[in-house]
Amino acid sequence: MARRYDPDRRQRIIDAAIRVVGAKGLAGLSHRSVAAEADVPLGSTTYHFATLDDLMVAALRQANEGFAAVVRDRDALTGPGADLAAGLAALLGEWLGGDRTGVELEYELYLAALRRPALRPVAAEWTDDLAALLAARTDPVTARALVAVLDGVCLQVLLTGTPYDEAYAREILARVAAAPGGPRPETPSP
Amino acid sequence: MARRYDPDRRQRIIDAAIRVVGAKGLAGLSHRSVAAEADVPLGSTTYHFATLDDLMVAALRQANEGFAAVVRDRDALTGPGADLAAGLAALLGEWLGGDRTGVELEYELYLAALRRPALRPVAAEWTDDLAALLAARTDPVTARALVAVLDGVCLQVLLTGTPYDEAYAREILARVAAAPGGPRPETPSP
DNA sequence: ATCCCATGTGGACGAGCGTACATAACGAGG
DNA sequence: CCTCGTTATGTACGCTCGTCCACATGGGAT
Repeated sequence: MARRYDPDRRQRIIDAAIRVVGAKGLAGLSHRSVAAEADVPLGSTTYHFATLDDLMVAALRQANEGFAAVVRDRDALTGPGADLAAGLAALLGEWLGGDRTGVELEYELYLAALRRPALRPVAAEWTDDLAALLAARTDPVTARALVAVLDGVCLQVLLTGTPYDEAYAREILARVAAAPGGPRPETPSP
Repeated sequence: MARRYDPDRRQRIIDAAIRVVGAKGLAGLSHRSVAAEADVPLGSTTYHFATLDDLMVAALRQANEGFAAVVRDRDALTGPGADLAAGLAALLGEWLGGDRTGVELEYELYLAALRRPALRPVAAEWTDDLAALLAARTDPVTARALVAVLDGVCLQVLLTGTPYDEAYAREILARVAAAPGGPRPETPSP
């Protein structure tokens, strides 16, 4: 019952929205710009997404999917005996290394949650999912802390234009990963 | 030669811009909205600030001043023998505790640097200044790391709507403040 | 075969925007 | 006192925006 004239019209609009944000920034996102990018009439975007917030929610959720998949596929992180701090620092380096359009895009949508309550649940999903992934390698508190540090380091690189220093990131992550009384001996195995 | 009709016209416009961003968000900032808030004609805002970026730079710089002053005045942080992690966590709690309009305002301007290169030097000033302040209590690397963690923790609270957990923040900050080989014994006392 | 309604379309409306520009007000230097 | 250039003002233009609505279309239910 879902498929009518254009079964993936909705999806095409989301993809177009992501491209628009990547190219022109969140400020350049409008029903019209998305409609033009997706090559659909204006009314089509307003039909599928009554408000721009709805569209942003869908776009942010899809963008999150992408990064989560990348993290999941890195068995350097999930594999046993892996150096978590080094793995995360390397991942961040890869992410920030090449074309930053994707990074800026995801962060712009993510940061938009500051003023748009509709995006906050999605932003929370993002941090929770990543923390859950990392919690498999440490305790939940440390996992959440690592996510916060990743955010902080990434933000400083993106906002100030400072080049990414992987050794520095690894150092901080290592400090956080180590519990105050020394390295945590056991992972909650069963 | 600087003072003509209205000596602090420029300042009034900046103040109005900050109020506008606080009330309506960065998206609501326009030459007209600022002119209305400052009770000056439209042409006056375009005269003093040719572009909105110019106005944002001035507003962000002024907003930064405010927080830097707060940090400077906390001798709980700068005083000798103070618990840096606890002090920072408490400061963050105060900042996030009451009316968040000011916090959201500063962060919104700060985060806008992601897509507006004109703001990046000002954002860099902000992190550098805070890091320099903290560097007086530890080494420069740790200071920068603490700033990153503050950013990360603050961001998660603001973006996800999670209530601020001071004990949690203190715990992470303490881990970062402690050098990996154990607590740093000496403060660089001249 | 027929009807119904979710889906899709296109245009029009009013509001708000940045910008530009001609003009006025005023302090300083002659 | 008079002139000159900086500072300040008001208005108008062209544009994009979100929203709304009347209408077309065709697949699923009957």
